[in-house]
Amino acid sequence: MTTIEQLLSDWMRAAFQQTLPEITEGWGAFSVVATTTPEFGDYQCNHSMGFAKQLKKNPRQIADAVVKNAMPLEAVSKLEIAGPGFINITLNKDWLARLVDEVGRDPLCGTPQLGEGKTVILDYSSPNVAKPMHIGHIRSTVIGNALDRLHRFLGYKVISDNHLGDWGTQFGIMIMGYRHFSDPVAIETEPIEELERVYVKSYEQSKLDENWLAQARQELVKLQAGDPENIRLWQQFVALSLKEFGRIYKRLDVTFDLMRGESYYNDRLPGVIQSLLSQGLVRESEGALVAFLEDEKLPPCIVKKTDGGFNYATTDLATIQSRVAEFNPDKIIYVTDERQQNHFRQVFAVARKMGCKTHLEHVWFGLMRLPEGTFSTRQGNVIKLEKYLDEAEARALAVVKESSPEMPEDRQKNIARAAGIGAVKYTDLSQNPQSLVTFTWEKALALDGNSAPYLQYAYARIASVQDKYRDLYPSVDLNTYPILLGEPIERVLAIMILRFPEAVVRAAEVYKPSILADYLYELASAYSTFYQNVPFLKAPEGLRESRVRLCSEVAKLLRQGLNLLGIETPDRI
RNA sequence: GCGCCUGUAGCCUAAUGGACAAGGCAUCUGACUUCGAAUCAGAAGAUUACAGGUUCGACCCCUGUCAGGCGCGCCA
Repeated sequence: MTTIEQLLSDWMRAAFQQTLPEITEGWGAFSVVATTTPEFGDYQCNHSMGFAKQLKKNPRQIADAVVKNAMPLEAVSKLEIAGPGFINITLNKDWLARLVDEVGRDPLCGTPQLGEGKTVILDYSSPNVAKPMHIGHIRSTVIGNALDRLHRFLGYKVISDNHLGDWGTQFGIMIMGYRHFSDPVAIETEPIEELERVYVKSYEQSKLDENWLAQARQELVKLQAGDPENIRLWQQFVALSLKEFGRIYKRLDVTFDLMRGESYYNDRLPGVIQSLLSQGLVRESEGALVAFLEDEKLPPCIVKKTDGGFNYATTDLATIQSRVAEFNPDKIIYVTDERQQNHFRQVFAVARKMGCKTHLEHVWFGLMRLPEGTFSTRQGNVIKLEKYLDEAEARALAVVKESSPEMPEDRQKNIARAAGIGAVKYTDLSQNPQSLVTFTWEKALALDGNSAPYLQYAYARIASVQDKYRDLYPSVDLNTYPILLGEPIERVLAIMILRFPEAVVRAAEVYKPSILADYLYELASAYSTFYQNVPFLKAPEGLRESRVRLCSEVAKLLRQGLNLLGIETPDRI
């Protein structure tokens, strides 16, 4: 199926091309967009003015000719010229109704399978081993997961990979700390907290004590050389961390195809250096091996340290190499915070010089701050992810108990979980990831207005309407009744229903789940107006069935859309 | 100092170069004996940081200024 936007664009483009044969290029950018206000119809085309300038002609005359040249189209009931030369398009009501009917029967809700035959690797979340996940990890996890789901829905083959920070210099200090400070009881009861405590203590020790630091380096060298005892410890750290992370991912309903940490690529690092050397892409500088990227206006990229060790640029290059060799992806998408922009530009530039043709994309998001400053471990104001989720559920539970006191407690808790976790996710998904974010509990856990519970509430009300209808008319086949769009709000709702594919496609194309979230909010908003202002169960036969069918379609889209954002849709809330 | 990013009502956020800048929170008015009020209908609130420029048309593009965030050779 094609989207309305696509259909109208193709149609208008043909009329323009016939009218203006002297224009031979630039047709790719030609488009038709939704109008800003209903008085201008449903969609508008604004290209007359642009072409008029180019050809030094009168824009209204061009629009006039285009309208005359346009082939009759069933979908369009009215074509008007307004202002300096806007072409306003009003859609045909019966055609809309038929399309709503058709979309309703499509399991994909009219979404084109743009990703058919294409493979995408999505690299997101990527917490560090032996450290607890904190509030800073949620954006990569939640945004990455939404992009994952969106791409799958568009037909891409997606390989999601959690690129854990499980290798690196911190493990020398970690091992020293574990040997000297760890409490066996605490390791059983709160493993990650204990590992963190031990790490911090050892790190502080290394600042004070040269000897300690030297020993830590020794332990690191032994680990990297494959010393069995240190390997065993390291594996223990990784296992404890994975268990803890797994618990959080389960709460967030996030799964990965692969969990390959940095250590996975260890064996490939010398090979990367070899090919960089043989391709003449690096040279020695101040004792290190460096790729200079002056042409790209980027700082130099170190791939081998003075002490002979490798760093994260090396690992990332090896990771690209490995992923390309194994999966031959069309695209690799990384979701991290803004601080890594330069790093990825460097790595991508070097990878391209090495001959990598795969499209590499860094999707970055702004750091979260507190009103009084940044989160920092030193100030001890970092919010642990589990605490954050607990708080979200607790606040939601208070609301559920208030609004549904008669409900059994385990049910209240289930709803609070869906609403609380949904609210947390929606907060990060509903805004442009690239804006600065100031964290407040009030905003992060909002349960009204533009929030996940608002959408879940709309969904639950529809579910309830459907149940009641089935109770009243158990043997009626709704699909034998046509969709009727008599009321203005029904028309609005129909167009909203048909816009779902555009929202999904754009959200994936520009890596902004917020576009889908915005759309869903508008859809739910239109539905709430509909719900509150026209009767459906009490409407006469025919109208009643049409309206219940519209309800079902909205329900389907809300469920599907929220699922793409990783948000649950309980039948009651 | 250099580079990247951000600046939209009291607060939080929308707006592929198009018509009058769109919502939410908070505030104020109304609507539950009615299909679920975590809702709906309405009011009020804006010199889109500032100054220039390009354009028929600028929150959006260009230049400069101010404010904030982040990054700037061996941490990831």
